[in-house]
Amino acid sequence: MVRTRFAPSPTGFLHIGGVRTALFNWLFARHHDGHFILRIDDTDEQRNVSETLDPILSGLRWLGLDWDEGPDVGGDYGPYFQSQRRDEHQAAVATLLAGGYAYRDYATPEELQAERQAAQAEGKRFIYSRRWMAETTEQAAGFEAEGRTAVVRLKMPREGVCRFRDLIRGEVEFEWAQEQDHVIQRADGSCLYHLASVADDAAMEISHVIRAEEHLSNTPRQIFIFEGLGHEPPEFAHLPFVAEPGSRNKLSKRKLDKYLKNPDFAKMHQHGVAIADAIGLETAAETFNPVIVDFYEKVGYLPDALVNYLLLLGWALDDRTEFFSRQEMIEYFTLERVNRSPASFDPNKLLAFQEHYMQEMPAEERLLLALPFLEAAALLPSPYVDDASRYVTEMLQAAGDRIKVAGESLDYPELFVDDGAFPYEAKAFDKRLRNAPESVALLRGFRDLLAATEPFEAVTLEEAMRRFVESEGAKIGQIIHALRVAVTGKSVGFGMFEILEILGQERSLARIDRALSLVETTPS
RNA sequence: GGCGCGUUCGUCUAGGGGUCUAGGACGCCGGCCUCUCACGCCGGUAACACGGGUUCGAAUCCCGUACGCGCUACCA
Repeated sequence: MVRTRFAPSPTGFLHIGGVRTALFNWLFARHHDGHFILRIDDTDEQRNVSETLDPILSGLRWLGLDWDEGPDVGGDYGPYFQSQRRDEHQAAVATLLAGGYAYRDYATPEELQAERQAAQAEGKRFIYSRRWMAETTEQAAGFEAEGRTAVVRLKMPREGVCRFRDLIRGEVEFEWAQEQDHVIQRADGSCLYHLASVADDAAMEISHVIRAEEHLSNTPRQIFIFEGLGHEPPEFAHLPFVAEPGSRNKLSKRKLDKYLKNPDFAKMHQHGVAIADAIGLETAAETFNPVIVDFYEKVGYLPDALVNYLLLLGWALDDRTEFFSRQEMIEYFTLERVNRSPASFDPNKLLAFQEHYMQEMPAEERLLLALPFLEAAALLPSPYVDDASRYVTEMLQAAGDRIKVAGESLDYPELFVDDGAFPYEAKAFDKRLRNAPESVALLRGFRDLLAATEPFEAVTLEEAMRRFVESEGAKIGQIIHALRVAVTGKSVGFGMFEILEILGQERSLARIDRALSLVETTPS
């Protein structure tokens, strides 16, 4: 049975590169009807684990990457928190020691440092002399009598090569002699990452280790540990990095400042900040950052868009297929088609997927996405609105494809506030009204026509205007822009007649009157 | 420094000796549509890192160079 795992450290956020790794693990497991396991690598005495774990769990859930074993759901191979597996790690160390795959080392840091420097001075690569290695209890007792304490090191082979087949990279070969005698247990008895990770992978019967490329060079020592534990190593697949926008550097959450110099990234961040500000969310780089998954949820991106985008970051089915349902990606995903070179994160392309999935979304679901934003921004309810859902539904319909991210529902506050409360764009007001007497005159005439138009619906309204314009011998452009500014305060927006219908007769007239009187009272 | 991995349009990629005058997508540019803005549609721009081989023939195989990244911790 295929068993894959995603093993994040509880850091308080889910990194976009981590999501891609999780996604590929999830897809591979689902494709093979196997299990996707979530293991929390909370080494050391980490505090507030639940606090730092929560964003990771909720992020994965939001994306729909469900796990078969792990926190909350349990499983037969638990516990799924590394911190609760210390005894197993200790047992693994004992096994390695007993099998001659590891030894106790009594060197002091200073002695080690001296050896290192000596090697360096000679221009040679440092390889520990094993001078303070203790393989028998007698030797150990002798060192301890000198007051020394031990760490446990791997007793790595010093000749031959470690060959393995990486499912993505093919045959890979490392000389054993290049490997250090890595420490696997500290002097205080705690275990290090490689030991814990391998011991857990072995105990959990992980069949395929799919992880980022940074671990490729670590694989020989891990294979060595697997062997020492008497466990067949799993298959390995090393994914290329998710790189910074426009570079080959690994994407990191700590470099937001740098990424903000990338115009596309900056635009995406800025856009998110505007939405967050409108609903009073914090926008500190630590928590609000396009490198962290929460960002997308908070701003109103669709999980399907993010997942589809991430799928194609390092994987492709063929030369043209771009959109995949979950079912399709599960069906078609194979490691053989994963790329070997880093893929840089492109905010624009993500947005393109977002647009696509947003367009596909049924109206009822769009409503459900928009409502929380409008509520959070206190745009709902307004005194004029007795049926908020219906009103927002009409608004969304009029918006069409203009709202690409759910948070952009907040871009049209003028439709939600009192008729006297929205501002006029100064430039637009001057151009279309204050300095356009012909337009104002037309608007006056049309206002009275509007007052008499029944029913007050987009189609009828458009007809009315066309007739009006014709009878006046004018062109539609001479009045419609003035009308838009008068009614919304803006020079751009939805179709004019849809806006009028949404607002209704009374409010439309009130707004026109407000604009007209403003022209009169404050002439240019 | 040593070892490993990588290098096709600005970006994501297709390509696994001839069908490649290198295909698709995003972006960008131009046009159409149009009450504005979006959407949509049409068209255009743009790449095999470099140098040697192998071969009748190389983006595809081999070697070297350059560049990038990773590992080389009592970090993960």
